[in-house]
Amino acid sequence: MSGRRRRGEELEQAILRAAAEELRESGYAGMTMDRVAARAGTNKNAIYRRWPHRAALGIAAYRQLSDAAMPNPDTGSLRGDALEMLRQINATWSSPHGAVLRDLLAAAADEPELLALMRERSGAASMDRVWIGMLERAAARGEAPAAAVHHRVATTPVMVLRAEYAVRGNPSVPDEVLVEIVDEVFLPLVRGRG
Amino acid sequence: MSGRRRRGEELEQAILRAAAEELRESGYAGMTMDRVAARAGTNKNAIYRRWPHRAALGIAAYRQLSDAAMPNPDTGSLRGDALEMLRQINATWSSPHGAVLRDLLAAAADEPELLALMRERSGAASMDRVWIGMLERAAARGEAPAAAVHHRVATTPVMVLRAEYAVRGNPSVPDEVLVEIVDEVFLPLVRGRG
DNA sequence: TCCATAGGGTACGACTCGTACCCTATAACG
DNA sequence: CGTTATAGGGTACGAGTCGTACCCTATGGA
Repeated sequence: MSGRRRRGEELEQAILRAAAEELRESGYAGMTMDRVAARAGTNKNAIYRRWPHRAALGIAAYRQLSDAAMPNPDTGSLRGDALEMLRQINATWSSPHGAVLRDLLAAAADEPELLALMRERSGAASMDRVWIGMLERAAARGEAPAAAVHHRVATTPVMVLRAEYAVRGNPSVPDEVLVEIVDEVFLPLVRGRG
Repeated sequence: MSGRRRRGEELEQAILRAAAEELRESGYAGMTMDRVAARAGTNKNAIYRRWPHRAALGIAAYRQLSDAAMPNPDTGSLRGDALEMLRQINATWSSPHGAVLRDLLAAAADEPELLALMRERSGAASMDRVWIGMLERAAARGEAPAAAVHHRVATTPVMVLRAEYAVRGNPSVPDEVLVEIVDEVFLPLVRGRG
């Protein structure tokens, strides 16, 4: 039985699926090459022929987990949009996925190549576009000055939230903090650019 | 020769010094328990009797490296103070010390106890006070609204800078980015709280 | 039909962490 | 001034991990 021997794409997918399951169940630290190989019903040869390190496999496998579509709230107010956006991000980052994501980021931190991969996989680029879109709509409504449509303004709330994760080891940021980021930082910042 | 056997405080200091040297030379990843023991002229017993994990030792040893006094610029303008502050922080974080610090933060990320230790060791608390002080002086000069003297305003620039490190794996953030953080984020934020 | 290629099985070297054991210098204490 | 509990030192070990090497074989294309 199963005298069949998988090759190429089929085997690659099996490995990625196995790695993703390990990531989900045991996190990145628990994603052992041996365990991935065993789970995929193959051996480490087949893995190392495709990915040079564990980190590369981890990042490639992460794609399987993070298929969630990028949120793009449109509540009618800038405050509502920003808050909803942060809530969605917080939910993602504080979920088990988030722990995996942060571990991977840490693992990729010293390899620019991997870091670029991570940024692509985690949708950092489209995140920016969403925030810019929010700002543009707010500006069109006359709710924000045109000068507030700016890359740094767009990225600041997420950066502050991200740093908040680093400060608390605690993966879940309470909602009050999100509100504070919006009311005490993001909105004043938008206003201040008038 | 050296028939003496060190004990207690003396031995502890020797271990910490050895660990700090390993941190400086090889980073946290290279700080092996065996190497620390060998360098301190002792063995792992003496280490594990004092610190439960490698991470705990690493954090304890980091104190030896980071004796730099917290900067506290007073240039006469809020912009000058903030920029100088970010430059100093950038210099610290992009130095080898910074790499060690970030590795330790990553290692401590899942242990709230260690994270608290890290925060203490890295002077996060006094950092806040310095920024608040800058804002108070600016408010006294009439350069900033009183409402800008606020914890979130004080922490935002450093948080944005910190996140910038995570985004680029690159340890050195160019000066333009620092200027941008001040001019496009910090000062508008201060203004916006009028 | 034949053969280069890619999988599979398996073992291995190298390196870590953290623990266990046994012996001994040291300092406190009777 | 002995005696003894404590802490150091030496050493070895189990367990886990990564990444590599070797050898055999199924597979699909020439």
